[in-house]
Formats: sequence, C-alpha cells, structure tokens
Amino acid sequence: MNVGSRPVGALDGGFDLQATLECGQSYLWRRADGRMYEEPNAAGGDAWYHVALPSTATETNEPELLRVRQVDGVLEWAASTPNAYARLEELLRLDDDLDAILAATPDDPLVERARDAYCGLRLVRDPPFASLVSFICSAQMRVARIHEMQVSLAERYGETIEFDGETHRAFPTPDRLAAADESALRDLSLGYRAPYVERTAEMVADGEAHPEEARGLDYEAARESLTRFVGVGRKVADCVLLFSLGYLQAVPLDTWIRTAIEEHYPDCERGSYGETSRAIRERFGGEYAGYAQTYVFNWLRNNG
DNA sequence: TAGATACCTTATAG
DNA sequence: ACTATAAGGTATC
Repeated sequence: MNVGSRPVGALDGGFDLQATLECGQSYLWRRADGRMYEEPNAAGGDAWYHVALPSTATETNEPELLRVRQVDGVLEWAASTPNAYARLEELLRLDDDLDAILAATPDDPLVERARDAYCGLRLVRDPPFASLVSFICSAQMRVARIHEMQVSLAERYGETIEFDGETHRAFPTPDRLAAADESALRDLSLGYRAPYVERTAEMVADGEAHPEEARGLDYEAARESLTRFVGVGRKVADCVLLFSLGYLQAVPLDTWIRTAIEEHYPDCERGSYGETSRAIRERFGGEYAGYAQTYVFNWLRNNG
C-alpha cells in the first residue's frame, strides 16, 4: 500500500475535501461509511474511495484505487500504486490557485456569500466518458440519486480491484457499458436515460465519437461537439466541459442558476440558452465563471 | 427558430 | 393512503 499526506495549507486557497466531493460535480467517489451527502463525521476524517482506470500514458492495465481523507488540515491518502499524489492533483484540481481564481470572480452579494460558505471547494477533473454518462443521468434527478446510478453502473459493469481486503469497482469502460442493453439499464432505475446511456456508450465504443474530441476546441465549438451524443444537450455539455475537460468558463444553466439569474441577475436573461449563457459567464468574470457557478449552485441548493 | 409536450423513477409535501 | 409536484433536461414535433 502506498500512503502519503500533505497539509492543505500548502495549497493556494486551501482545500475542503468533503465540499469538493459532495457538491454534485463528481459522482465517481464513494464515502467509506456509505453516508454520502449526509452529515459528515463531526470529528472529520471521513474517507472516500475512487477507482481510476489506467490512462493511455500508464504502463499497467490495472485500475488504480485511491483512498483519501482530510484530518486536521492534512490531506492523507492511500493507494494501490505509487505516485498517487499526481493522480489526486489531477482529479481534484489541487494545482489550481484558488485564491487567484476566486479573486477573479465578482464581489456581488450572492457570490460573496457562496464563496464564504464553501471555502476550499475546488472543481474536479473527472474522466470524460464517466463524466458524460454521469450528467446524462443527471436529467431531472437529485444529486444523491445521480450518485446511486453511477454506483449501480460500476457495480454491474465495472472492473474490480482488491484493496485492503475489500473489493472496489471502477466506472465501466465504454465497451462494457455498450454491451449493456436498454432494459438492463432500466433495471438499474435509469428510467428514460437508459437508451441515452446505451447509445452514447455505443458511439464511444464504436469509435464514432469520443468526448475527448472536444478538448482543444473553442468553448462554444466544444459544447456543440458534445451535443452529438444522445441525451446531451447544452446544459449537460456544459457540465462535462466544466467538470471534466477544464473549460472553467462554462456555466451550466441548470434550475438553480436559472433561479439565480431570475432573482439576482435579471438583465442576464436573454431568452435563449446561448445568449443567456454568454451574459452570465460575463457577469461571473469570464475565464473562471464556472467556479463562481459551482459556489452559487451549492449556496442556493443548500440555502435557497 | 421558438414553443409545447412526453418521458422514467423516486422523494416529499399537502 | 393518495395525488401533485419537482428533481442540476433532452428529444421530438
């Protein structure tokens, strides 16, 4: 077992592990106590697990298990392979200068309240295919149930890895998910999202399209590219751009952000997704507007 | 191009 | 108990 630790004070802007993993941007981690989205352990020290699939850059074909927790301002990890910090830095955007990023977001009352409430919350860099499927499943779903769906998919179709005497499962590869049929996915309570997930997985498995292909395109072209997948409209595309592909300017126009626009930024309502998106991105400071979005989303979801 | 509607399933409010 | 409503929308007409 490979272990390590690092004080979060060493990161610009600090870090809050629970806020980062339970704010509804990633559905690919599991809390060890099985009480995700419920109250945290008062003493701190809750652990979360993630199974990372090998990237093309790695030599082995084995999935990699990561276990992390945060105790007294120290991030601690244990992993099945060496150099876990590099993985965590990538997945949890520990390389972001949070102070500088939040300084670039506006100082209006709503954003200030949200920033204060979720100090140390970072965006994530989820793997693109898993992120795509997660947000296809997110349509008209509560955060806790979206997470349940991804756990179900992993348990039914994911590769296993043994770690510390327990079995963990990775999120399914496109191949394995494409082999599922619609009725099997409906049995996992995906509802009308089942054929969307199946057809999208087939598109990726067949080489017809891959979410990675959006990377490097201009923001709006990248969003358009992702809408090729079945079940992916502009909102879901924006989520994948923000939470996986690193387009930090993306502001998914979900119900909470639309509420925020209605009540706090009415002049940003332009009647269409594209124009309203442009206006709210500008209001949220442009380059890092997606960071402001995530803080505001959480503040409204928990307090609105 | 803009607007209306169906769609799975679950949880919560009344 | 039972119904209405909403949950990080999309596809189709």
